[in-house]
Amino acid sequence: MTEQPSAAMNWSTENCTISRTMEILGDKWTFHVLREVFVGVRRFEDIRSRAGIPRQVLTERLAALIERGLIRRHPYRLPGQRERSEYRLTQAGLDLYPVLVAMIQWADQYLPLDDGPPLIPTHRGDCGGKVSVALQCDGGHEPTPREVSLQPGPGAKPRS
Amino acid sequence: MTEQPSAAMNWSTENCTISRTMEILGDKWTFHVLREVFVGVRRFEDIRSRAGIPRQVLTERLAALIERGLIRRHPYRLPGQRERSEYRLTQAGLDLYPVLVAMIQWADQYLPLDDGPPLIPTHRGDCGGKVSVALQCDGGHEPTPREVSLQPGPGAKPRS
DNA sequence: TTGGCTGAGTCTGTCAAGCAGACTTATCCT
DNA sequence: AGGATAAGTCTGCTTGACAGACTCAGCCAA
Repeated sequence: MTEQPSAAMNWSTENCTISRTMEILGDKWTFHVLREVFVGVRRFEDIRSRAGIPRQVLTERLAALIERGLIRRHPYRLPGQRERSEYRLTQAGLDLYPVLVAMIQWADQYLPLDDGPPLIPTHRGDCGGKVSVALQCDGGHEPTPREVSLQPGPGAKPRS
Repeated sequence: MTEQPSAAMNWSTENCTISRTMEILGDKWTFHVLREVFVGVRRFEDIRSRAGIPRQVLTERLAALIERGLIRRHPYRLPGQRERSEYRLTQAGLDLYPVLVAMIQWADQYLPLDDGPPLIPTHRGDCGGKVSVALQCDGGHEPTPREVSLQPGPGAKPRS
């Protein structure tokens, strides 16, 4: 079967949504840091020792995440110690939950462990149900991946 | 407000779902490559020139994605040329659509462009509706991010 | 049959980033 | 005064990214 070249070839990638997201999330460590904050580990030393990140890299990543508005510094003080900082999700950071849950869901299907999943997204409180993500469309359907295509929108630029 | 240390500190990260996913997706270029394949750009030169990836890096990433089972090689032949390879998503690759859509959705909210989104996930065929992802739980709710927590599952290992 | 074109790579040298481990700083407690 | 600790900074080594040149195989036109 011979394929014709994709229509996407006519569109520029310079302002691509994925590129701009990868500027923030596209490296080995950033998502590890976010995972720690998502599970409630908020202090520099705790994040570093659990995630196994080199200190320098953690310093740099935390600064970048703060600058991008995904986390913020929050002072805390343990009894009998001086004030220190911990790191918490902002609303923008919290709104990455669907990305995180989608990744966990994918990995639980395609990279399963013998013992079952180590991490389960759960609805807090009385419900306690397992949380997942699903594709849905304006028309009220739940399309499968094969039924979805990526179309150029108003911000798409023609290719030079 | 003083916080007690998170319960997550008791659990190991050695087999963490996010870590294992980041082994595959956690770098600057892999998701760019996947984006190209998702939008229908499947040939080495096309991917390279659109995504701006160094050739060597693209070679290495394609090989890794094939080995991980996210894409596969598919021979093609243009009229009057010899046979070459193009790269297509496997089912595992296609099932990353929720992750991709979740990222696009997040970026459209928090990194918007003046002109509007450049890339719109769309339900193919008659419907043509815009596709999004939503959190949902076993109990039939649609929890907000703040209502979700990550709990240790059966595969979680206590920390050494 | 020779020479040129093209897609899909490989090779080479340079430079930035990641990394481990030691060192620093500020504040608290005893 | 001395010791403990969280959160870094500093140093030198190694790995990976990168640009640009080169290779290779099959096809075409002359």
